[in-house]
Amino acid sequence: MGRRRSDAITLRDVARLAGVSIATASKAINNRDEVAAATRARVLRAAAELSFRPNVLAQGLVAGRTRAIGLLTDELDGRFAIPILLGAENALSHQEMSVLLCDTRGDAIRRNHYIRTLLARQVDGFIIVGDSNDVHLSLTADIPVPVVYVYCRSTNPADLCLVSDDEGGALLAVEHLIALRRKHIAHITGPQSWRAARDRAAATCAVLHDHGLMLAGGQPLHGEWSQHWGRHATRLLMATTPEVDAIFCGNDQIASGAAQALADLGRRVPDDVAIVGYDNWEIFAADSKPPLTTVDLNLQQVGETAVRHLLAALDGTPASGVFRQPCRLVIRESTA
Amino acid sequence: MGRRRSDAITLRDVARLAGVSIATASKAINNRDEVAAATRARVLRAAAELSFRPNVLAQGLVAGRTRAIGLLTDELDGRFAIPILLGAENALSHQEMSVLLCDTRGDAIRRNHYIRTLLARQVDGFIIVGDSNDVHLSLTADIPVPVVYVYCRSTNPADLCLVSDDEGGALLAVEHLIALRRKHIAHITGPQSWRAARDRAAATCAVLHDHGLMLAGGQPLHGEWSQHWGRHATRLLMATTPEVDAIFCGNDQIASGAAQALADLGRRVPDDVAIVGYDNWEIFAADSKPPLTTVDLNLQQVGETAVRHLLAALDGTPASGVFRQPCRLVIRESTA
DNA sequence: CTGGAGATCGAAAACGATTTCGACAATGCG
DNA sequence: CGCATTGTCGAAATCGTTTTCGATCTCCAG
Repeated sequence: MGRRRSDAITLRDVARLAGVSIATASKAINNRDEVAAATRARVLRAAAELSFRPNVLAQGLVAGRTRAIGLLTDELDGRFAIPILLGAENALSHQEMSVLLCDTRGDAIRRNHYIRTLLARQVDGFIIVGDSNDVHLSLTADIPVPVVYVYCRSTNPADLCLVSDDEGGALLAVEHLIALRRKHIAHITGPQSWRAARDRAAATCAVLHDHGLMLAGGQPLHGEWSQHWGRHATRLLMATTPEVDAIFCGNDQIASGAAQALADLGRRVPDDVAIVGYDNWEIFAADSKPPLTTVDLNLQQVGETAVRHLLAALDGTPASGVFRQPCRLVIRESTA
Repeated sequence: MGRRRSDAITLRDVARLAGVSIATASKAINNRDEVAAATRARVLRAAAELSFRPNVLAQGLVAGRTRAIGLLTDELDGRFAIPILLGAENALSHQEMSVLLCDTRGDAIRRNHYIRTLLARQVDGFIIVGDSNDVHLSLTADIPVPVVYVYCRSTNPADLCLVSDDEGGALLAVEHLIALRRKHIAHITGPQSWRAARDRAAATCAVLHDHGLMLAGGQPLHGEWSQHWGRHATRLLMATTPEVDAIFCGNDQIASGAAQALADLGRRVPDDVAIVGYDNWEIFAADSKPPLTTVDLNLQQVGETAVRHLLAALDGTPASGVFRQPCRLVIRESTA
């Protein structure tokens, strides 16, 4: 089991083994000058031999050591969290700051556990990544460091939330298809229980209406976020509404499935039917056949923005409210 | 910038604001008994008001607080690291222990930075995830806590490394195909520069040879780890060696591409050509058309094993050497 | 009213570190 | 040789926190 109190190796032990005072040992280990090279070597050797590990102590505050932020994510497969992590790290590359990612599995108990753990380990702020779906109960009151919510809304309007501009993304996709003179645009997307799916579907209908068009098939096709649903829905769609000449899909997996189904049906992409995906999950979208035009969420920028807000809050100028991260259309062969 | 020394809020301030002694404040905040409910509430309110954050101190060692391990990964997209993380967390779910994931981008400087950061934050051990490709320079000497290497070998044979049993995985796949009476088995895989690709290719040839068979096409087809390469290689293969009745692919993306190309060529899967993938990347393999039989790396078990070794080392019984994690064949429709 | 028993709290010691400052020796320089 | 400078080191002060232990208060049975 855990080391008992007596096992803990303290600076005193190191100093004794090296034959120096505690003060000198401290200086040697912390790379301060005022200590001869030979002495330093002796101390370091003793520390290594004893597997000495400093007991943190004031380090965090007194000596202004390396700082860190915690990134808590509900999302299991890392598809969204990882790019956000990369963006956050990029934004911190000039600072001497680290990002620690923890997986909460959408479990409040686990999340609180990690928050305690990370606070005890002196993180200077949190980025909390939701599933873009339901609202997060505000944790800010319980956390003595700045918090930024990403891909979720907080129950407290004074919190800072960064969300994706779903309406804007749908607008980009649909207007792109309209610019290609497509008249019969369908929408296949994820479960209606997802807010993102609902918002994009509503925006899609609204944009079409603004251009005097109707959604092909009459209404959005809600299903799973999977290739399988993409294939299935596309077959249904083409059977009932064969005049469809474009499909806007709720994510790249659905889009990939749609492309496969169209190939099976002998429809050419993009000549007969154009396809637009969503998320720009590179490994999927760029490697599909044909490569997919898709809406990029700018996740790295989201990570960078979150960090910038966190740093601003640490400097005493916190922001609040809901910020929408604009999306970006990546054009590939599926509409080219 | 960072809070200056004078800004730091100490327990003394909290105690003063709450009108109690430092000792009582400490007890209240640490949920010890010996303190009346009303007093505790007053202290907590004061602490919240001042955004008090304890200065760690002895906490980590003295009071046996929550412990943590660091998981450092080179791998960008989280496909391997995340399941390992989940497995590690599962193994720790009974302990009060946390897993902190950091992204090193295969960069030694960044890795060292994170090691320092995490050591200063009192992690009790490290899991270092490589890219399964080249050897890792041993870090164990510089780290005063146990280290387990996963998916890489260390330069120091005394280190503990957990690697995937690539030969065993290839054996599972090929023998499965042979049991289905396939006689013309081809192998499409990733770049020859990847050790995993080379090892599996060699094992594939060896197993075929043991059964008196030859690799269809004469030699393994090395290319990228992409659907695109899977499609391209399959077209080449079927053009030059039309008698192929099974393809063992180096990962699920290649396998998915192969399935697409076979569909385009009018070959039925699995009736005409069976396909086996590798990695069991669920979102890809299970959602492909048809769903892919594939080799599962048991990544969660790897994570659990790594944690168990770490806990054993913390208890004073470290292991060393190279352990091979056996793989598992997941049978789906592409060979059913 | 008396005398415990138990709850509550604070003074002071302990703890594991860092930092200040004075002691001391070696060195340089005239 | 005398004297100042410089480099090294340790005793002691300091820091923020936890823990021990004795003092005080409340409550209630006798």
